[in-house]
Amino acid sequence: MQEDYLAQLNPSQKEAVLYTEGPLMIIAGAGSGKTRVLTYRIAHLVKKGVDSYNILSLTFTNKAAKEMKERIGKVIGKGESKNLWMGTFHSVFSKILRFEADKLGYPNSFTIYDSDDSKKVVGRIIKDLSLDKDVYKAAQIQSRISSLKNNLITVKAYWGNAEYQEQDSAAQRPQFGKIYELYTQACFKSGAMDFDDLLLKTNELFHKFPEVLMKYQTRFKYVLVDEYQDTNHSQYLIIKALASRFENICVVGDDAQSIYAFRGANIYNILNFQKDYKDAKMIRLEQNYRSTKNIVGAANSIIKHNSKQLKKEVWTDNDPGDQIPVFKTTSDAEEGMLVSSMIFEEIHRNQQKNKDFAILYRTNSQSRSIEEALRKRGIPYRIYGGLSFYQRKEIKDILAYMKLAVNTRDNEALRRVINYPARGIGQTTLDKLAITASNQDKNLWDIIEMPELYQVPVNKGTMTKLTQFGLMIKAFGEESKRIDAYLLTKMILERTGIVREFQKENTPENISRLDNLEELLNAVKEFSEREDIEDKSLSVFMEDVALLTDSDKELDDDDHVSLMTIHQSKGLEYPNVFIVGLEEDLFPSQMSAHSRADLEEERRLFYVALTRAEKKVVLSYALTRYRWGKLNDCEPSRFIDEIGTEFLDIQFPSFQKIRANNSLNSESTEKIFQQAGIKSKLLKKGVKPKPAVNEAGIKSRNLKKVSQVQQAAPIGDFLTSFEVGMKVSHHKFGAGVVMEMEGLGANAKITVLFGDGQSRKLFVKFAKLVRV
DNA sequence: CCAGTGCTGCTACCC
DNA sequence: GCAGCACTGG
Repeated sequence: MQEDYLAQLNPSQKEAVLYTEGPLMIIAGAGSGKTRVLTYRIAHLVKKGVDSYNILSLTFTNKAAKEMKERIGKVIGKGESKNLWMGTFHSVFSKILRFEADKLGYPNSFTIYDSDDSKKVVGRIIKDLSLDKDVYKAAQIQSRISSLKNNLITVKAYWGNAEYQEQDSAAQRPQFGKIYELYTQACFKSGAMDFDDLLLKTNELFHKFPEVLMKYQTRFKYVLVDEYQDTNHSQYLIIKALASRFENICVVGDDAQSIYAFRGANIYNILNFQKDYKDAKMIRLEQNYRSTKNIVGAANSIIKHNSKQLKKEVWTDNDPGDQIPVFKTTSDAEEGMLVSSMIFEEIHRNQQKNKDFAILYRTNSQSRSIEEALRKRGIPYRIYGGLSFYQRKEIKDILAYMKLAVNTRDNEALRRVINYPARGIGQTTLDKLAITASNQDKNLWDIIEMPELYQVPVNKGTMTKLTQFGLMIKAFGEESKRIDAYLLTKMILERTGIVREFQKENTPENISRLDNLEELLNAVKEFSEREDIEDKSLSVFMEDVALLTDSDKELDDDDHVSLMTIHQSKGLEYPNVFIVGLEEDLFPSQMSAHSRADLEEERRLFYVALTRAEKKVVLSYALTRYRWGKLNDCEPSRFIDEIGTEFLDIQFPSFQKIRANNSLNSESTEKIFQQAGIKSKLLKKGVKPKPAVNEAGIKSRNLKKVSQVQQAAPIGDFLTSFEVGMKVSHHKFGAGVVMEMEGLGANAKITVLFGDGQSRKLFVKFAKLVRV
């Protein structure tokens, strides 16, 4: 029990905790102790006598919700915090919708479509309408639909507004409205909601059923919203409706960290809060407890370039810290090597842990080159995001069976599995089913349930197959009422023949697929054994799965370097942060080139990246980079120029110069490396890096072991003479820095980055390198 | 009906 | 550099 929680707060933090009644906006600069304030604020409410049942707290990720709930539990006791409702918008309101679904004509076990599912539905509609799929791109159409929904522009509103229709005509897609309409119908018929529906339908529910709104207004006497700058219009309206009765609404955000405009976040929600609530109180948290003075200064100097922002001055009492080094490399591969070398050295020189490092990038595809380099050096890492577990084909297939078991209306799920594993129901039959269904205004399932009744024009053999498939699904549905999610999943795995499918051949792919299936089974088991939820039905499990993100995953305590996009890094912090790929058209992305607003969002993204760091930031860019399998030339990002020069190392030559002259002379290269600390300090401490390409090194990253291995190497092993990071000289290429080493003895090869910016792979025994 | 193959288009970020 | 798809031959 922490009775003295108020004593741990600075004056503004304390004010934010104590000001409990009426609208409040907390502008929380990066690293200003926002989570602590939110935690104590809720704890304080409960201590004051508010029933935790009356508090709703909306967070950005489920993980954040879970962690905060635990922290609150520690302050006020687990029992007291049990009834708190905390979660993301999507998870909170999908729970409410599941409860109220029938009012809107949906089944309570409605399916949630992820963006993949939505895209597939859109794609099929485009095909059904015989539209040119190169003109009507499913992904674009889907994102247009999404943005309309997020602004509460329903199909009806769309048809009622000439302006929207003109926009689409101008964009050469006059049939958009038709697609939108058919898409909406398809989802409804399938008893499915996409991500945007979870918010849109909540609005609809509150609007159409005032008594329902009243119920939740009365329940949620206190509403807290974290990351308010990233809420979209739809979310904004939900909050506004919920809070309108008591107006005990507290929003926390930082306009400087608004990075989700692309998915409809509306920065005006935060900028206009005081207009929405006339007597709103505003508190600024401006003291940063996370980063060094230099990092805070650099971040401030970046954000200064944006025009639209609330006034605030983030400052810190922390150490000045180091200036920020910027690295130029010749390629993305070399950038990876550089980063991994530096991490390797830092870990061994300063006794840091792998988990003290994060590597942040703009796009997921950048992870590959970094990943390779880390692997070569034996540094354990974990990539967050990218293709998530639940997006894998074999997992989605099983999930489709589960969806079908609880909601047979789901046409999308049915299409997915009707012939998987292959059971002789091919495209032709499916087409016939679809035509029959659409003629009779039925779902595919209705036809399959009684194919004879609907006279599907198929031969007898196919008819039998359909009937068998129907019986199987029906059995799943009936079992789902009787047995728990775990047993049902097991049953599905066995009866559909999916497991058998992968057991046929012992290929590595099949083995990994089986592993994944087992992992899924474990996840279901874990779910059905959880004590914190009452409803352990399959639909709830699938809802969890649909709304889960990679960041929500339970972290094993293992020690690894973290790789993720900057978006995913929001809310996290690390002692050392590498921001890679600082190149024009990548960061800022070329998509942002068109408008100032987009560019400002990219800049805020850079701000977010910088402020993740506690002690050290390293920036890097490459002169060439593979994109879509092709080599591209790159230019350094304008963002590097925008950082005040006093925060970058003074020895570093100005970037204008580098841009004018793409190849550095060897002297300045040396300076760059010097100021970033890639020196042979390792030698002084007697610590040597282990030879590269040591697969076992992934597990045995014990420092002592590594150096022992190193010392035990036979005399004459060329690798003992050089190490990564060491400065060397070559008779022809001049001065350089060792980037990588591989092979042993006579086959040992060494990769050196020379002063001319080129890196070369050389045989150690021929290169005659000299240490300098 | 199905499996294998070649082509295309894409890649920004996420609930 | 890959995934999703359309096409083709069995």
